[in-house]
Amino acid sequence: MKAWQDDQLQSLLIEDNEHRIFDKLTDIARRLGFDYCAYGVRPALPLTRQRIIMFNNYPTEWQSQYARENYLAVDPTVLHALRSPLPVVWSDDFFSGARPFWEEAREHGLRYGWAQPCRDACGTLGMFTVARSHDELSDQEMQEKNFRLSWLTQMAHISMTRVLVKKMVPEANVRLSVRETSVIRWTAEGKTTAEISEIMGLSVRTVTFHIGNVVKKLNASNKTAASVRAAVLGLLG
Amino acid sequence: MKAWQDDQLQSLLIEDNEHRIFDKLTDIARRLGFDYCAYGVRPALPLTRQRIIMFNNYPTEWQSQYARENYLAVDPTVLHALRSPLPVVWSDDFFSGARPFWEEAREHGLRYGWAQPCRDACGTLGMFTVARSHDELSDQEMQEKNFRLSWLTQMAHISMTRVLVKKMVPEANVRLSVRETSVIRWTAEGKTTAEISEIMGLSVRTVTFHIGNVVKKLNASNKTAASVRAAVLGLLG
DNA sequence: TGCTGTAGTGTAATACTTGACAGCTCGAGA
DNA sequence: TCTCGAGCTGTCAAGTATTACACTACAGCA
Repeated sequence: MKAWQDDQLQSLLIEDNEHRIFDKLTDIARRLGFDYCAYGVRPALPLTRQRIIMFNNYPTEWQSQYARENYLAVDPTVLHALRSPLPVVWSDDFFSGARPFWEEAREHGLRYGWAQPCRDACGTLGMFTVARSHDELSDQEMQEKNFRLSWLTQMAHISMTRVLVKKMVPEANVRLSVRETSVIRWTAEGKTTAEISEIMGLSVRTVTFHIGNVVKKLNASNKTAASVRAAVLGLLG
Repeated sequence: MKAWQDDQLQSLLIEDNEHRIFDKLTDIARRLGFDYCAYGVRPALPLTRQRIIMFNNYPTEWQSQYARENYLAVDPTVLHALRSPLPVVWSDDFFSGARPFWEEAREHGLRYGWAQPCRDACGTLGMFTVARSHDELSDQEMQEKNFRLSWLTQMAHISMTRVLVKKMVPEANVRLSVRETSVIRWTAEGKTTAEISEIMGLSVRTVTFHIGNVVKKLNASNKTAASVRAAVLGLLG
């Protein structure tokens, strides 16, 4: 385990460029016997028009087709990631709900694969995939490699989000003061400013003042949006 | 891997009582060489006065002391779970910030241990721990068992939350209609009813009608609380 | 056929939020 | 000592939300 914690993976954590992180991931995946690898991430914000950012070294044709057909909405591994934290091994069974998609993926050489989702405290969802064209994934191979792949998934997610979330979700960099945190937590519970002023022993004006500061910091248009952002980013803990 | 997926763990998923699930977990942990095991869970709601529910077979004295001293707020594994998805092996290094806590745990026989957090789509945070009094955890043993433990963590979380969340977070059982979902998603983005009526091509009255229904379903006192609950429970996806 | 759930609409009174104007206290650091 | 930031307070006007009442329509189902 030490070998996996220290040697190859620690260097991911100090890398400051998402593409170089992904290059390292493909390297590690290749050493584990997988020609292809992919990492996708969906930040908690914005809520509407959620973006998914993908990195992969799949055949270019498949990448185009995936984008053209909007397969993000079809891909069973993506749908799985939205619901469950469990890793999955690609199989006919697993893709039974999306036959044509699965057939096309196999035609492009994506035949044997493994994927695992990962969620963090800031509400960001990630998924790491490894795949190859030849040599079926045996139970024994999975038994041997599953932990390394799980660990790799988590390290990939931590390193990638460290770099990407900073760029893509400015609200995630916000730090709330103690006062701001408790005022917005009560607001998120549905208390009015009058009720919060009672609870916290402040004037109504002071409560609205702190709420206003949180609204500004989170770049929200009102306290409802501010509460939701604070909640999904884990700022209420 | 099949052996781990199918034989012992699948039965966790059909169990409907949290204590029997935990009994099975202790069994599996014992077979993996750990006398002690623990599972803790923190639902997404309520936001204020968050409850952590613990199951463990630690020595009774340690359980009392843990509760008496409010060690939940001190325990580095708990603090770790709030921030990171990575598994941890207990070590002097890891507990360096809570020396007295670590000393006392060791005195009660909790000397060698492993823990991993788990987050799901409904915002629930769980942590699974295995531990024992004798025989240090070698790198090699971890290499061998880490994946089974990770898998066990996730299965424990899925089975436990399936049973517990139903009981403890009634809001998690709510299903929103398509209209309700989009109206509350726009509300969570900070749009006013007038703006949403523009966006969706409805009358202002209809928007407030749908928002009102969501507020009722989620047992919220206003639309701010309803938006936050819908967001953390993953109802906006 | 009547029941139920979802979706859509209107009015009016009351409660709550937001934004702009001003100003106080206290502790940390230059 | 002075400045700065965090925290705290007040008022007023305009904008929004909440809740009560009452009403139509359509689709699925017993």
